[in-house]
Amino acid sequence: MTIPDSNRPSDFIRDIVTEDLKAGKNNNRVHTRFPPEPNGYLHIGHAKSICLNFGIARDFNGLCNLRFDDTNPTKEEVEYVESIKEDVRWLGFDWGDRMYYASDYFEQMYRYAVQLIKAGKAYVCDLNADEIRQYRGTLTAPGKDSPYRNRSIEEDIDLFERMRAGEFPDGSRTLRAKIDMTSGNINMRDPVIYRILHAEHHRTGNKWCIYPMYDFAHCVSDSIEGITHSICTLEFEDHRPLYDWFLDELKVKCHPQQIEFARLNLSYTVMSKRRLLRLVEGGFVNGWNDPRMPTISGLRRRGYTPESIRNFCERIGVAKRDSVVDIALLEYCIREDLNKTAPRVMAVLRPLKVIIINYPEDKTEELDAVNNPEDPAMGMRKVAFSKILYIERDDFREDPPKQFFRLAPGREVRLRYAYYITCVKVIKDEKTCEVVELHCTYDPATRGGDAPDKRKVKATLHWVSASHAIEAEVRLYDHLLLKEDPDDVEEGKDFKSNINPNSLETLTYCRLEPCLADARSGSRYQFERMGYFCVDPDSSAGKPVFNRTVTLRDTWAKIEKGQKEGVRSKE
RNA sequence: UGGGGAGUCGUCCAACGGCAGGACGGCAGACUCUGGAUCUGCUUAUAGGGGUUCGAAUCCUCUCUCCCCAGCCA
Repeated sequence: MTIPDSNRPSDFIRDIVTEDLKAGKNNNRVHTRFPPEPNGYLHIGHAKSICLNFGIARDFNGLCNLRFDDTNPTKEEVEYVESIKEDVRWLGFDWGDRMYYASDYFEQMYRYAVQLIKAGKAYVCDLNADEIRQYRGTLTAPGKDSPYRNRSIEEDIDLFERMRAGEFPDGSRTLRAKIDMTSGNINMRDPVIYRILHAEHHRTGNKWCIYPMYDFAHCVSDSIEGITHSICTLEFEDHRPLYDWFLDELKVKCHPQQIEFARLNLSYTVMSKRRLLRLVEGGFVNGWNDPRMPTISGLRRRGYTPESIRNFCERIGVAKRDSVVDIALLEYCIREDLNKTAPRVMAVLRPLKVIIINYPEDKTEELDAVNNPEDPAMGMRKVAFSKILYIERDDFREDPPKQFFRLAPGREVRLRYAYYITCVKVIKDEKTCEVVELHCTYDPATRGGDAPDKRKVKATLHWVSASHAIEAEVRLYDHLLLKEDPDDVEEGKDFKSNINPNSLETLTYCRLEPCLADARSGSRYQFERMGYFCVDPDSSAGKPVFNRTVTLRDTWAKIEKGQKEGVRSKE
């Protein structure tokens, strides 16, 4: 047995596991499982569960299984199985040779069901769905017994066999547990164990036309796999008595302990599969792996690293209280990772032409640039400088507001790794009055970016040489939802009315350092002063496409926002 | 109005009868060839009332608020 290091995360579940180990429970084994239903793509909420289950196994020298909870053939598909496997692996977890399916156990489950019938603990019920609902009672009123509750065991066995044999149509009969129709816990009011579903299953094909319900299948699967701690989310808390009832009545050797924790919620985000599906089907995003989606595949395409997601899951902790984690924490985690690992590069997203009027017409210089100031081992590169450059449109203001340190008429700034330049003339479009070009002078003595006379400039700008730069498309993403709480809507509306119409902005004529020409799909960079970006699979030869993963922390943007709000409040 | 849970800084998580702490955010400053990074400081919390105790976020009690459950979904 291994007790986790003090620097490992601790939480109430790990505390329970530690206590169990101290007490010598489960022969000192720790065995968890991650049990997704293959009916959708994994999202960051699943990542929390994955990190918890695999993390506990790792910390306590135990094992964690991957198990597909595939008991509803009408909703499940192999496509999802594949994506789930890929996502778990990408997150950095390994289930070894322990990939299972609940459907692997259908035969055993059937035998267990027969065992329950023989013990007088289950019966075949002929009530239809509607009638079952009526008999169930309500939250405050008890239910009443099904008229089929007291059939003979022989008749129940016969009927159940015939259910399996396909003699009855969908919905005509169910197998039910015989518990207590007056229980305050509705899950204990003779819950359905098996339903008839003449549907093809993605693994068992047409072998079965009856399928077990979650409550039965899950505890049995856990028990068969020798799970010690069955970790699930809060909404299953009142299923626990049923989980225990089945395993007690079945008298199985392995009776795992179900422990519930609060699912992850993120501000400015919806998380349920149902809602994510609506975003996809409603065309609000371009598929499950749209970089705006909180799916693992979306985050991956957005440029998130597995490390950053694991780190996030560790930082948010595990508890039983409903909570909403600030998405700023996720963003902090990816910045923290990429700051240390992403090579720096200069990219001008919204180009403004600059002509260095005192620079020779045909000259090109190769200047030294640092690849990553956080990691000298990443080395240096050369960047080309010449007479015509592009700078960021936002880095120039004809009429600079207070605290704007960047370029303005008559002002001197530094071009990173290059020269100090001073803006001497602003060229505008005659009709639109839009600034189209800047004429600047450079100080040859400042080559490399340092002034021999030690004079300071307040800003350093990124830039590219017009004749050397390559063109690229860059996609800027913002929160998909406008409000921290997507459910904060007017009466009668839903979260879709909070969808941010500007969550994607596509920039087509961005100018990048030429070294980015054949950047590999998925590779990540910091565009200096702009943020972290990663190469999208939509890229093609000569036409790279970048996704903005996250901006850099932007003090100026904050000041500017404050200034604008200040003006607004005075109006 | 049945049953099951949960209430600690703005947010998330700790503190397990003994000084309410960390992280993110926010604010201020230092430094800086990224308004980045880094560093420093500040900010703010035990839902409420009663009780037990030398001592309560923690134990007891009453109240309040929030979440989940009436699928032949998981």
